[in-house]
Amino acid sequence: MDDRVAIPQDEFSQLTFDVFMRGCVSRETMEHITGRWGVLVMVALHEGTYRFNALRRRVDGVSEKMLAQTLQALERDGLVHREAEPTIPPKVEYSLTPLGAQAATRLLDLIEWLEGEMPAVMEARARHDQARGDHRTT
Amino acid sequence: MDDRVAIPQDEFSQLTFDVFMRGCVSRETMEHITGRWGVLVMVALHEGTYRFNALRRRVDGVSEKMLAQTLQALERDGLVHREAEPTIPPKVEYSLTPLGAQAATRLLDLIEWLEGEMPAVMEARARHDQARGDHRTT
DNA sequence: GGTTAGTACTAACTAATAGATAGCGCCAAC
DNA sequence: GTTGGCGCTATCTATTAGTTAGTACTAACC
Repeated sequence: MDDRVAIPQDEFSQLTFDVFMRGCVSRETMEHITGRWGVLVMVALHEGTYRFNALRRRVDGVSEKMLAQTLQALERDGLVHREAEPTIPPKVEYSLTPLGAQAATRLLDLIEWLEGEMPAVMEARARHDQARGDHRTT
Repeated sequence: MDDRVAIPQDEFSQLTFDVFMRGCVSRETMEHITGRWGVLVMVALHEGTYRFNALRRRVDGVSEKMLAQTLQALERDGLVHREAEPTIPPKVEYSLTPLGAQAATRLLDLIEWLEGEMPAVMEARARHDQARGDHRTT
């Protein structure tokens, strides 16, 4: 068990990252965690460990392809841990890494706030649609 | 000036919202604020008021179409306020509503955390790509 | 013992969506 | 008078998401 190519702790630590810059890797990672399925996967895994198909049932509407793709991206970014038992049939468990857990708490905070404020959003929508509809008096 | 169809304060307040349910409106709104451009627009507007093209320059890489579309969705959801002066040339200013500001602080928290942790993400990626690359020894 | 269902995926194809480009009517600056 | 800026929208194409079928095997049911 060698420790392969040593990655010095500070190889990337000098760099500055800015999500507002097109092409910055931080924007890429942001899209992984704030993407349509990224948020839901992260928040689901915050509840605990899930197997692939259980996660698919939890995240209603996700296709197998997109779930696999999302998990692979999150795993590469070090946010999700994949534990595979090479049995037959295969058993693969997904969980959050410590880093992923930090992201997940922030996402959870956001979506819990959102769910609580949805009545306000619905009212805003109703007002908006009303106004739009009105000045088009037949 | 009648006050149109009164929208009772509690018309939507009994309903429960769950982003994990396919087809729930809360998921729709979530996608508006966590979408690729939604996050960046919200965080930019947290810095202050922007005009359309100034915002377009701030959010590097966004197309006119997507910026317009994103702003319209956020406005309808009551997160962004649009103030248009009907002068020539037109002057349109975008800002956050109080509701939008609440969402924006949470998004800001997330992206600031992310930018700070990007070195960890980069290291995770390097480790991951290494491992993948390795067991394909030419 | 043969059918059905489940496991974790990938490959191939199609539907939806994002992005690029051009145009609008008008004005200010060079 | 030509160029560029304002805030968009319409049209067309490139990218991406979603759907379906298949893999190799087991466990449960009739």
